[in-house]
Amino acid sequence: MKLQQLRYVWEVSRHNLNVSATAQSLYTSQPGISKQIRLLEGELGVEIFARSGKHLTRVTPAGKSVIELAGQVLRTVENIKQVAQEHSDEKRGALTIATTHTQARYALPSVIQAFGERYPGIALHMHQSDPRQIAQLVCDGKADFAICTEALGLYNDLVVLPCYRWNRCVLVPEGHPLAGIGPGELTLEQLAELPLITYTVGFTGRSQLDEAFRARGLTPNVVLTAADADVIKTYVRLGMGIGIVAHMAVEADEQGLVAVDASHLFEFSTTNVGIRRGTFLRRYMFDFLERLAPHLDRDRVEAAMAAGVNHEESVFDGVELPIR
Amino acid sequence: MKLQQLRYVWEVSRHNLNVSATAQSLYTSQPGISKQIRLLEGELGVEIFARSGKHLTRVTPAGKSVIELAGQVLRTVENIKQVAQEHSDEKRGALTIATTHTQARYALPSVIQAFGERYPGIALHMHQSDPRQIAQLVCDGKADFAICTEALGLYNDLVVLPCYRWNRCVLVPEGHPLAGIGPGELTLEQLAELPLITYTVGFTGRSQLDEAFRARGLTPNVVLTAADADVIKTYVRLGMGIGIVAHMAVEADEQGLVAVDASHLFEFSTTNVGIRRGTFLRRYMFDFLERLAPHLDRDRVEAAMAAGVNHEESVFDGVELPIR
DNA sequence: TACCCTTACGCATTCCGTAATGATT
DNA sequence: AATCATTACGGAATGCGTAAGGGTA
Repeated sequence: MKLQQLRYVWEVSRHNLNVSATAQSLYTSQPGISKQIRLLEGELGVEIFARSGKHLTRVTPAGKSVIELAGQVLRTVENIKQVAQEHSDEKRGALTIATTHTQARYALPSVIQAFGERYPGIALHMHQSDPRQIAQLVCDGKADFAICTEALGLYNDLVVLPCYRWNRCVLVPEGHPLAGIGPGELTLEQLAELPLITYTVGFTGRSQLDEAFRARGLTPNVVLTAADADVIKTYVRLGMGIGIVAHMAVEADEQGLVAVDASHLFEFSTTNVGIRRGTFLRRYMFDFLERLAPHLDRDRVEAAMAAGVNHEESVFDGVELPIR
Repeated sequence: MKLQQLRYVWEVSRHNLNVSATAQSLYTSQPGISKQIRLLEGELGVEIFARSGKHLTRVTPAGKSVIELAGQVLRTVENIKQVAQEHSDEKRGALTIATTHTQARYALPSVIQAFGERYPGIALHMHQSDPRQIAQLVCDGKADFAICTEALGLYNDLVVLPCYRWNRCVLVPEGHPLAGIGPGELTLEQLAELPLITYTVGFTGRSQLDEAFRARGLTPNVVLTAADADVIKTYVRLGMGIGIVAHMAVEADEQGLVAVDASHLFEFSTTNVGIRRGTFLRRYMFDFLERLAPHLDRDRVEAAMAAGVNHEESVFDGVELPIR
């Protein structure tokens, strides 16, 4: 048994059993993969993939277990490399963050800037996508941290750590009747009367927003949705409706817009960071997390990583999350 | 990185950093191991072993982590082989049991006989040793099950499942004053007056035996200890003292000996089976466990294996253990 | 001196890529 | 007809064993 054979089996299963595509993605030849897989099957005495003629059609029951364990091996091998680099080259390394527009644009810049100054030798990569793909990237080991508000809890392979809580602002054009409303006077009923522009379903706490209206028996009139606040602001400026965006998405000087706090109308949302279970974290990764949210110190993160599935909440019992 | 390199590193660390001895035990050449380890160190960019001149002196901090993860990889690879064999060759396989004399001689024969008839293609191996070595054999993957009464709880790598409870008999020569004593009339005070022959410290519930005397402020007069009941019986027959042995060690016709129940004098002891965490169990292994103790059915065993360290007790909460 | 790890070197094996073949949709 | 996996084959690289070298206890 060779590590490569396990890698091939794992990758083929992740490429819909298409050996050719797998070969391309690994920059190697297709016969090479084919042969190694057959050798492994021979050694194990079991077919991992069922074939009809010369096509791989499905994974055998034995194959399912083998592939899963192969994945375990490959992840542990990754950890070995990380551990080694941690001890050899404290200064060098990479940090890959998968996150949504909202976090990347408003929450992370200060963290990342400070991190970059402290760790000039660490290459920073950022993938911007929707919450599900973000989670998948981390599950696949293609990113270290998933930072977003939705969907992370659906992935059992991820340890989910709460970062900070936040709520929403209503954005109206200057001169709009709501522009001068007193703090706390805004109501959901008023909002339900107006054309709304807010986040697309599945993004940035949209579920909590819908829930607030539903709980009051109201149906909001959402005329336009976008995945990010910049787009929302643009259409609010065009007068197409009023915006509901995350507090952190409102900057000091929003030309032509007035922000009205709406924290009293909606439940707070929590932005989380997702980390794949069993991943070895380098020192600078712990440091990044602590810069992201001070309560995510090394001890707490290690405790949460060590705990079993869905036991990490207890680590943060009684912890006051920051509000952004 | 190659699996062999990880194997070499792991094995060398387990042979007190002696490459020559490792090479012998793996039936390969010493330069081969030496070279592969250096290649791995080169690839990882870290020394795994610290050297003084040309001797390996200790494991570096990085090496400690690497070796631990290498062990994880090797164990997972073992599991892959087991899984494959389970699917290819239901009928064939091996079962290695590490246990003490008491279990091997009195508790296991019926189980093993029935198992052997049911699974003629499974090769049965038995290692007989003391509890600590037994546990170590299972930790090292050299045996599948550790079956004994002591010491298993000290090994965090083992899942410990309770099998059955048992207590003790006093063995006296025929004609001895105690031979005709009524049931339940025997006292610890009486025993403390007599020369005793029982198990060696560390074997077969010896700790509970000592504890019973200690709790009553008594000091037993143990004149001879042995690791197994057959030896104890021999010396009781010679008149050197009276024996205290496990109930199950008393057979129907013990020539020249009379057994007196002593269950009311001592706490019950529990015999456990220890299994290395994360090990893939084949179907026949589950079957063996269930034959060993009916409450160890597949569901309970899997639940205990899946649970974290020291959480397996809860699986057996409320389960009535058999008494032997 | 005895033991032990490392380097050097030659041989056998393995691995991989190209080209050709055969099957499936 | 296009896509896809397998077989065949030659060259490069790797791994292993023997022999020699040098350091440590």
